[in-house]
Amino acid sequence: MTTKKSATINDVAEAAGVSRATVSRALAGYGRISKATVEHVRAVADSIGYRPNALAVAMRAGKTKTIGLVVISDFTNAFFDRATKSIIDRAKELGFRVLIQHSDEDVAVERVAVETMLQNQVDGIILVPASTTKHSHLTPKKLNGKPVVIIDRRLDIPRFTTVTTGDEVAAKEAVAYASEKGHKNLGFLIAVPGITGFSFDQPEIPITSVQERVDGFAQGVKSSKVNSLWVYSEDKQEVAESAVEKLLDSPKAPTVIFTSNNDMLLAVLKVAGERGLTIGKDLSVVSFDDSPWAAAMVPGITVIARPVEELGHIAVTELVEAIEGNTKPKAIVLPASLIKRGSVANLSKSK
Amino acid sequence: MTTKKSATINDVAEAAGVSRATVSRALAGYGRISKATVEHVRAVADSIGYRPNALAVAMRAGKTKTIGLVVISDFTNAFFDRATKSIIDRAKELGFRVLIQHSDEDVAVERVAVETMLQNQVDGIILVPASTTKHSHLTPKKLNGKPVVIIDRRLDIPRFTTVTTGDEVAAKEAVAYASEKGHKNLGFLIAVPGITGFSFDQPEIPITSVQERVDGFAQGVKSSKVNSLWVYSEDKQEVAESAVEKLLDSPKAPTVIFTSNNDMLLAVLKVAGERGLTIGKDLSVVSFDDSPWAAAMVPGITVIARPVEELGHIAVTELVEAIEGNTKPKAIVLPASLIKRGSVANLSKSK
DNA sequence: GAGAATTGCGAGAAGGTTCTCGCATTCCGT
DNA sequence: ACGGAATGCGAGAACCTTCTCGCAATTCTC
Repeated sequence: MTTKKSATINDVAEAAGVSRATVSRALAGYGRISKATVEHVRAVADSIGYRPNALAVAMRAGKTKTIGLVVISDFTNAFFDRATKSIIDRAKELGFRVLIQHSDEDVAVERVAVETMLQNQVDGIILVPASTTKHSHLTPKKLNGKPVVIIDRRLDIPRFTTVTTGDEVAAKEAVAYASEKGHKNLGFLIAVPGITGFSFDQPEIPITSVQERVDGFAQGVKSSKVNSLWVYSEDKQEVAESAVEKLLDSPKAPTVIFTSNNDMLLAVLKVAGERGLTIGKDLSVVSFDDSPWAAAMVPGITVIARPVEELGHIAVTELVEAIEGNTKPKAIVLPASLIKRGSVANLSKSK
Repeated sequence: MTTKKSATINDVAEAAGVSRATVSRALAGYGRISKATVEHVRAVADSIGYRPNALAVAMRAGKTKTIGLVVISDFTNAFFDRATKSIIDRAKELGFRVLIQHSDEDVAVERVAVETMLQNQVDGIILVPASTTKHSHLTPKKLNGKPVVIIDRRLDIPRFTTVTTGDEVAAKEAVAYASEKGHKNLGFLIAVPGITGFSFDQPEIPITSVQERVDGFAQGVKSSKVNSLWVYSEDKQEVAESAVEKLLDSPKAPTVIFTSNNDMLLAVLKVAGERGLTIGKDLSVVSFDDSPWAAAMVPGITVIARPVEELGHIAVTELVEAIEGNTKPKAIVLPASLIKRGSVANLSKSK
C-alpha cells in the first residue's frame, strides 16, 4: 500500500519528541526556540515528508493568499489570455494563488462565480464586469468587505479601484490615421455582447470600454469629416462574418474596416479571403488589441495596442495593497497606442 | 463600518435558536429533521447572508473538489489556451475547481508547482511534464497517493494515465501530402525546449510528443523519397526566425516548411513576409496545431489539428474517475488530422 | 395506559494549523 | 547561594464545518 494520508504536524511532533507548538515554531521560525531544536525538527520533518496543510493554515490565519479572477471570456480571446497570464505571474511574485472563473458576459454567471470565490475565502477579487449597471452582488456587505479591483471596464459606481485603457483617444487617433491615408468611407464592426445577430442601429452598449471605442470612433469621424457605416454584431464568428458581408455590400462600401476586437478582425480576414480581397490593398483593416499573429501576418495588421500586461500587473498590485492595508478606490487609465503596420492602404497617393 | 467578518454557522444557529448540527442538517438536507425547522433555518441563513466556508468543508471532508493543472506554457500558446479552457469547463461540469500553475518547461519549477498543489490539498493533478525522464517528484509517496493524469506527452514509466495525440501518423501523412503536391525539398522547423539557439544537428529531445513528430516526419521523408533539411530551435521568436533564415539560405532550400508548433509557424510567416515570399506560392508551410487565425488567414494555413478540447475533456474525466474510485492507469491516444487549406503550393501541375 | 418505537435535536469530537499563556528550567548578578 | 530575569517548550484554544451518538419527547401498539 502506498502512503494514503499525508504526514501532519502531529506526526512530526511525535517523531521528533516535541510538541506541536515547537514544530510550528521551528518550521515557521517565530518565537523563542533553540537552534538545536529547530534543526532537529527540520530534519525529522524532511525525513517523514511533512507538508504543511495550506487549508488548515488558511483557516487558522483567516487569509488564503488566494485571489479570485473573474473574466468574461476565456484565453482563446487575444486580450484575456495575456491579461490572465500577467495576473497569474504578478500574483505569484507577491505570493498569491489565482482562482479563475469565466462569466461568459453573463451577469448571472458572474454572480455565482463571485459567490464561489467568496465561499472559497479568496482574499480579494479581480473582476471584468459583465455589466456596467448590474452590480447588486458587489455590495460591501455581500463581499464581506473583501476588496475588488475592476479591470478593462468600468462600473457606474466609484466603489472600486478600476484599471482601464484610454480607448477613446486611441480610437480617435486610428480614425485620423485612416483619414490621412485617404480613406473616405470607414466601416466599424463592433462586438456587442448580449445582442443577437447584428444590427446597423446602435443597440444599448452595456460595456464602458466598447462605448468608449464607439465614442472615440465617432469623434474621429466628426473631426476628419469622413463617411462612416456602423455595424454592431454579436461576438460570434458566423454572425460577424455576415455583418462584414453586409458592410461590404452596402452602397457606400467602406475601404477600411475598424474592428473592436480580434475576433471581429478574424471575421473580416475570413470574408476578405473568400472574396479575394487583399488586405492592405483592396481592403484595409485596423483592430483593437495586438497579438503575435497580427504582427506576423503579411501584411501586418495595424492595431490599437493596449498595455495588457501592465494592466494585469497593476491590478494585482493594487488588489494586494487593498488586501493588506486599507486603500481608497482610484481610477487608473493606461494609454493605448496605434501600431502602424501594413494593413491600411494608402489611397491618397494612388489617386 | 462594513461587515468585516462573514457569518458562520454559529451565527445562523444563534439567530435561529437552534444548534449548529441542526443548521447543518437543514442546509445540507440529511438526517432527521422537520420541514418547519428546515424552512426556518433556511430563511434565517438567507437573511443574515450565511455562506458556507469552503475551506472548513474541505478540511472536514478531506476533499477539496479542486484539481491542479500544471502546464508548461501559458495561454498565449495556441495549444495550451484551448487545453486549459476545456479542462476548466469539464472540471466545472463535474463540480471541480482548477488551480493553474506554469512550469515554463523547467522541471525545477514543475517540482515546486506540484508541491504547491499538494499543499493546497488538490484531489488530483493534470500535468504536462517538462521532462520524460525526470519524475522523482511524482512517486506515489510524494503524491500522498493522489492521482495524476499526464497529457500531451508521455513519461518513461507507465505509472499514470496518459492522454496524448497520434502525432507520428499525422506527421507522416503531412509529408506524404506535400510530396504529392510535388515538393521535393522539405524543411522542418522543430521547437526543442531546453536548447539554446538553434542547430542543424538533432539535439536530445526530452519530449515524447516532439520526438513522435520528428519520427513521423522522418518516416514520411523515407517513404516519399524526398530531400529534407532539419533545424532544431529554441522556442523563442527571434531564434526561430534566424533558424528560418538559415533554412531558406541553404543550398537546397526547402519549398515547404513544416513547423512543430504555432510559435514556429509565426516565425516562418514573419521571415517570409520580410523576404516578400507569398505563402502558398513562393513558400509553403504546414504547422502542428490549429488556431482561429491559421484558418482565417489568406491563404489558410494547412495544419495538423489535434483534438485539444477532447484531450482536455478526457483528461479531467479520467482524473475524476481516479479520484473517486480506484482505476488502473491507461494510455489514451487521440487521432490528429491534417486540415488542408491553401498554404501548400501545388508544384506538380505548374511543372 | 404502559412499554416500544419513532422522531427531532443538542453536545461534542475531529480535521491540521497557529499562537497565546504559563510553567519549568537555566543563567546571571550580587 | 539565592532572587530575578531570560529562555525553551508544552498545553490548549481557536478557526468553521460535518457527523455520530445519545437523550428527550412524542407517537404508536396491544
